[in-house]
Amino acid sequence: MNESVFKAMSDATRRKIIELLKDGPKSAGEIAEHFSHAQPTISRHLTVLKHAKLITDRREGTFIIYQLNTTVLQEWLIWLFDHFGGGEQDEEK
Amino acid sequence: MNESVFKAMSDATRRKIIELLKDGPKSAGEIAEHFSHAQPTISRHLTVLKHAKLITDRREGTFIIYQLNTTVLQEWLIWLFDHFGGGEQDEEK
DNA sequence: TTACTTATTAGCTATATAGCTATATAATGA
DNA sequence: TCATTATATAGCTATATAGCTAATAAGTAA
Repeated sequence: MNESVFKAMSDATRRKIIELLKDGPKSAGEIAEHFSHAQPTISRHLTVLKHAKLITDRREGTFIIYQLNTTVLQEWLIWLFDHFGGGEQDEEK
Repeated sequence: MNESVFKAMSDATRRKIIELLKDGPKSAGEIAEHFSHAQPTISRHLTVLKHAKLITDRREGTFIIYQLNTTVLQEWLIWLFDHFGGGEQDEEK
């Protein structure tokens, strides 16, 4: 599994961006409105998510629209379950 | 969800420690043997995992035995699925 | 071209993290 | 008590990260 996905998902602001994009694509400005951070700060978070391939972007006029890459997100979840899920082991209390 | 769990799981060395402990409790030394890092480096990773409550420790003589806290790990996985799983949305290609 | 809007990039600061070596602590056993 | 073993902590360096403001880029429209 790509380390960059773990690093991207380890930040609360970026996780909230992912949750916002679950409701559909949004422009960088729309995303930034949900936070109290400066807009360039959110832009850099978007870059981190993009490098992890968790989101894609496309330009629409002056807007840049970000969209969730559900495939990468779900492959990450599956990887996590494969490696860390269902690991009950004998309780030898 | 506790931010410290995300931070703890975002490091490849710590994830490998978690995987090792899925096979059962191990001493700090046994764990360190699986890595090429210095022993204090692994000790610090164990501290990070302990603070996230992903592992517990108990002393047995001169050894300190670490054990996976499967509850915290599984609650994390469930939280992830609740927030990020099953998020298919209309493809408007 | 100029002005306006949207967003990114540059450059900075402060803090966190991962690695190391050296030292300290804690238990055991002579 | 002293030595040994197992492990943690202290103190350091180098790098990464998150935040900011200021500047740049790219599209639209007059």
